[in-house]
Parts: sequence; structure tokens; C-alpha cells
Amino acid sequence: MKYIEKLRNSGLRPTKQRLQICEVLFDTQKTFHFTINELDQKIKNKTNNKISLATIYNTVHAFEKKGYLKQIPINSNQTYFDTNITDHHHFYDLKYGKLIDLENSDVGPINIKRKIDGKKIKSIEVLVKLED
Amino acid sequence: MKYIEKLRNSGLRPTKQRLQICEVLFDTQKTFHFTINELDQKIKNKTNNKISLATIYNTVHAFEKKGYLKQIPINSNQTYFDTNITDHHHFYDLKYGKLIDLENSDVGPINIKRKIDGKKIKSIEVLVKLED
DNA sequence: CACCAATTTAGAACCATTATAAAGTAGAGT
DNA sequence: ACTCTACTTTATAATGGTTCTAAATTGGTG
Repeated sequence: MKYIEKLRNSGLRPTKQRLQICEVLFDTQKTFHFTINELDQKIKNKTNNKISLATIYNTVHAFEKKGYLKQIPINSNQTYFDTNITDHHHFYDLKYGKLIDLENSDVGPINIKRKIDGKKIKSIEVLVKLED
Repeated sequence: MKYIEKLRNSGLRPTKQRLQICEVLFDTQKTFHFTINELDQKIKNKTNNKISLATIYNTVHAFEKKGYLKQIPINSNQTYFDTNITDHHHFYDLKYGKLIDLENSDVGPINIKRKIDGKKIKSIEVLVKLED
């Protein structure tokens, strides 16, 4: 299994649950956005096998910490994650609450002119809200 | 009172509670960021007068809808608001969970090249995460 | 002043997320 | 393989921010 190495290398034991979650998250051509509940549904659909919600939360947070997932900064009652971990941005369709990827080249270079002493920039994220 | 007109003009009745909230939010030189609980505290401190949490939520949302406040898109368990409604962006200090204003001129013009049919851009918000 | 719609309020309800503690499991060492 | 220990999973409870509810209050018009 291709994910066993990946998990071991990050110091995460390759458990059955984590491998199943990897398959749902990373066995696709396209990257995608999801909430925990959507992921829970996907897992049930794909594997006919319920994984405890607590495990899904734990795993998603572990993957995020390891850099396999990104949280999307957005105001919503639910947290959105992204399997696309490349440098990119988002449209947010306010009417439908839907996210759309914006490639870095769709936004153009962003040059932050101000510096904060002792801090360095970890990420620059652009959220473009859309209305009708 | 200078806020009575402002409220009336927006179709909001100038109630005692709304006027007190206006004073806490807008009677300052500097703009600031806040959560609902922080605002609740500020109100208690400034006016020795508790306003029901439900009213604070209602009022903040009403003010946001009228454009007197902005929500800051950020991943947190609490919603952050900003009394600075000009076009601007934010640093987010991950270590201390603190927001710092970034003027538009600190970021430079952002030109979104991609269009979504039938949608128009309502806002463009940049979040720059800082680490040590 | 009287009335009606808007507003406030306390408290309950909601719901995403986190904590808990017991049962199960992976993997190193024997 | 077996054992042991630390890590992981799990169901469930707890937490906490936010929204809902329904009754009381209030602003403003006539």
C-alpha cells in the first residue's frame, strides 16, 4: 500500500482507519474541499465502513499538522479543508457556500511590503467573495 | 447623539442598547478587532450595564449587514469582527492568535484574472499568516 | 395617549468540535 | 510468535459559540 510509507515517514502508525481516510482523500485525480461531515459521508459511501467521528477529527488534524491537508480560512460554522496543498487561493460563492480554486496565476504575484520584526510569512491566502 | 441619525438612516431604531454598542465600537480614534465576547466585556466595562448576549449578536449582525462592521475570514472557534471597514487586509500572528491590519498599500493591487459567469466580486481579502 | 411593529431578553436549543476513559492495536524487543 | 507498552480508536459526554423562541418591553406613528 502506497500510504503506509507516507504515514510511517510522518511518525503516524498506518492504521486501517488512517489508510482508508488516505484513500478517500488522496486517491483522486482532482483535489477537493471538504468539511468533516462531508468526509464522513464520503468514507461511508466509499468503504461501507463507518469510522468514528472522533477518529476522523483526529486524523484530519494530524494530516493537517503534517502538511497533507490545508485549512481554508473562511467564516463558516464548519471548518473547510483542502486536499490541494499547493500555493493557491479561493473564490467563495456566498449564495451557495461553495469554494472554487483560484490558481496562483489567476491572482498574480502578491508582494507584502510591510514587515513585522521577528516574524516571517508562513502563508498568503486570498479569499475572493462572490455575489450574484 | 451622533449615532441616532446613522441608525435611523439605515432603518434601525436607535434603541438604548444600539446606541451604547455604537459608543463602544465607534467612539475611538483607532479601529479594532473583536469577538462577541470581547465586545460583551467592553460594554460591561464602559457602561456598567449588561446588554443581553442575544442583543449583542443581533446588533453586530445588523451592523455588519449595513456595512458598519466587517467579518474577518479566519479559522477560529470564534468569529472576529473589524471596525475598520476600509479596503484592507490582515496579518495573523499564529503564535499569539493576534490580528494586525495591513493597509491596501502594504499589499499592492490585486488583479483577479479569472471570472465566474453570473457572479461578481464582492470583496477580496488577504490573510497573511505569520510564524516566528 | 394608544397601538403596532420592532426590539430586547433569558433561557433553551443547536451543533460543530473536543475531551474522556475504556477497549483495541501496532510494532519493538525478547 | 509472544509480550509489553505506547499509540489509536471508539462511543459518549462535555464544551462553548451561536441561534432560536416566546414573552415582555419599547419606539414612533397616528
